[in-house]
Amino acid sequence: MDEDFGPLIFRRLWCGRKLKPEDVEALSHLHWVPQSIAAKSTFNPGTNLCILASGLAVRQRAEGPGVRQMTAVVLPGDTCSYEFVTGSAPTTVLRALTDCKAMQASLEDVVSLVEQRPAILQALLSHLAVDHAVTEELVTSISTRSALERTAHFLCELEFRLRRMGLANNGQFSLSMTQAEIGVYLGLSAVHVNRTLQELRKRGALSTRGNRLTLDLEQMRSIAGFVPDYLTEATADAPRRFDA
Amino acid sequence: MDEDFGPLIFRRLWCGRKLKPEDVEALSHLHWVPQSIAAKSTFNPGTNLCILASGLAVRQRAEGPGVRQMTAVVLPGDTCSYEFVTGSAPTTVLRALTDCKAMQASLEDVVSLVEQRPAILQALLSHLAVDHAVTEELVTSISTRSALERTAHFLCELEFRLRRMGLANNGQFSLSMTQAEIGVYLGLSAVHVNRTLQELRKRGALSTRGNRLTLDLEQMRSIAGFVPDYLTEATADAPRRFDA
DNA sequence: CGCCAGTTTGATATAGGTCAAGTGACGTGG
DNA sequence: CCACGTCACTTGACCTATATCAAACTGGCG
Repeated sequence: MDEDFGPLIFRRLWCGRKLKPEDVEALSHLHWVPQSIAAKSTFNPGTNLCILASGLAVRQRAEGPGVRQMTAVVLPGDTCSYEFVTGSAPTTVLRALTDCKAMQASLEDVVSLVEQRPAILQALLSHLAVDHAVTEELVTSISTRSALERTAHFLCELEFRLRRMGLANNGQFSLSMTQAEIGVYLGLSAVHVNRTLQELRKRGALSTRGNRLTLDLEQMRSIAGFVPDYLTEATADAPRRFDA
Repeated sequence: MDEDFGPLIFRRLWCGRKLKPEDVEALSHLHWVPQSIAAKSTFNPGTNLCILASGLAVRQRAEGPGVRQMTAVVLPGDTCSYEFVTGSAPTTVLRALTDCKAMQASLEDVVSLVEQRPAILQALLSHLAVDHAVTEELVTSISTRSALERTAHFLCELEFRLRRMGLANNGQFSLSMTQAEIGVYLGLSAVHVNRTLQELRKRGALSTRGNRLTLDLEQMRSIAGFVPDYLTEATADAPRRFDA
């Protein structure tokens, strides 16, 4: 499995259509340092480029203990932090929800690679834009959608992002978040998340077995009003694809 | 006033402490194209670097008409869009709430300037990080704070950002947003914004005369639980300042 | 076996939404 | 200069989505 990390973690970068095979090849020759992160622990890649290889992590406020707001869910293939771009110390911290693996490359290595292959920088930067768009979508979700819509939207987004990484099929994927954690992310109480999920099940949009979720994509998307534009990397020359 | 634009609009970049006087000097010699934007109209700087010089704008979802969610308030000195960094077509659009002036510089000009003066790029990128942090703060505000706290927090943030630009003094500044617009931004109904502002006035944390607001900063911050860390550009070598 | 974390259920409370009507300021055209 | 329309703000009455509290249930694990 370890040798698969190379190709796998670049899939997210790759699927933006900005990279040529040679770019991916070059990326995979970087000096990547694997890192294991224990469930529930926090980590901070600093100015390294850090890509999540497996597991599930969230970004949350750095403040003291207690229930903190989560501002993003980090999935395999996602860039954990953009401090390597912005140089600013983040006000948020990463927390692994499950045991995670991440791959890190030092800022210097990335810089020299990027100087040779600017497409890689472009791909990373457009990830940054997508990540920002996801946060903005969360704002609209929390402030305008009902609990049912919000939860459905969350599941649609996860499915979309996981499928892009080959981690979801036919609306099926596994999700290691407790209902309480989902609640923190969506600004709902754990109890209400529970009832909302029940409602989605009752309507046949969702079925669960343990971690394993199956969505009725059609129905779920119509409940959520899900339009995945914001998750894709449109540019002037390569307009957003609406086929997803 | 026009000739002040040069120095003035760079104040935001300048106050991050990343730029030397020569950098600001160099910035001001860029070929800036001024632009006037009529109130209520939308605009899109594309890949130009676009800095708001005066007025008030918001970032909002690009979708059809009707009440759309706002995801950010853009103040003078702020960078309107980071498309020039990310290259991605944004899913959001800028809308002027009042008549605005903005200064634009073309991507090519910026690139060549930045090659000579990397500190400028760093300053721009750390703005990007701050803007993202502001959005994240909005998420936590909407999902965890009460209407009163949220509104107070919003006002504290505005005061902080305006003061940094020399546009607020002693908690006084003017704000050309209707209560309905504030409501859209904060995820509250216009009616509730109204009652919330009344409550703030009743407590003596706020007084208003037309557009002109005066905050009792001490009280307002304590209501809001306002900690401005997220608005400043901390780095490893220049840690966040807590004096604000 | 018993504990613990997670989920489920029921009962109750409340923050904030919605609707409707009224006020006040300001601008425009007659 | 006044009548009118518009837009923002205000107020009151009512309603509902969601929070909160409390307790029971479940399943895995030491």
